[in-house]
Amino acid sequence: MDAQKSDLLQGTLDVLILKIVALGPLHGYGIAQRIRQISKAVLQVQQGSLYPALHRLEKRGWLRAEWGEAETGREAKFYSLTKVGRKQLESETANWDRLSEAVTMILRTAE
Amino acid sequence: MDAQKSDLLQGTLDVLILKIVALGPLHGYGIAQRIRQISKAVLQVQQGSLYPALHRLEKRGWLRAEWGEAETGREAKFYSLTKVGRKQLESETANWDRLSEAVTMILRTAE
DNA sequence: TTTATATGCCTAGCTAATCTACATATACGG
DNA sequence: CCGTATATGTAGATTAGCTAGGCATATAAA
Repeated sequence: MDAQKSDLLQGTLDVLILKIVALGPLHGYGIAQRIRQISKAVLQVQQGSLYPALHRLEKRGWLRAEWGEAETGREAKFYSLTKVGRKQLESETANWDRLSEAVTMILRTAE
Repeated sequence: MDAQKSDLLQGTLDVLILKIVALGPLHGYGIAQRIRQISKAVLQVQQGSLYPALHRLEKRGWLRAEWGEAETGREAKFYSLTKVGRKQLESETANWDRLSEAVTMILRTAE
């Protein structure tokens, strides 16, 4: 009802996750934390968005998952980037650059 | 099935339309053309996205519509920005800047 | 001791945006 | 006369992300 109050730019979650995982294998909870930290709390991934996204990316073969032990000593599922995932990250990053530049160009247009 | 092949950055259509209309009243077809032109064909609005969006924005009070005559001599519905619409454009533009910078920051992060 | 907070995983169900694909109509150039 | 560009629209499907829940453990605070 609330006319969309997104904590993300729609459509960018996948590329964000791929990028964070490319920096080193990490578990879901940690991925969300990193996105929040690096973006200085501008971008916030809800858990109801995060986990389905991770499963989606794994199913598409871009991420690989395996259980391991988190820094805290607790069990956690660690995700790492596959070779195909790295390709995908590159292509999605290029696409982001292209599209975001275009949007910015329009928004900066003076009449 | 085709894993989303968007011609837009999801969620940016509204602000794009508001911006184009802010440059001067224009009809739907023309709005789509301008977006395509300014972005050098990077951004392309499908008609099935365009018209529902226009009706949405009008219903929310950000656009005002009135029938008039296009340059071609044909009847067309011209949209112009309301006062509230201008506010909305400002706020959505600021939001875009904030979010897109955050996304770019993450994608540029070196490990 | 009980309780709150942080960590960690997950699903169900909803909404909203966008897409594809259609339908309609006029003007113009060949 | 026919194809293309202009111009408006809807129906139906898909999909992403959200809210709101559930489960479990560890630790800090009360």
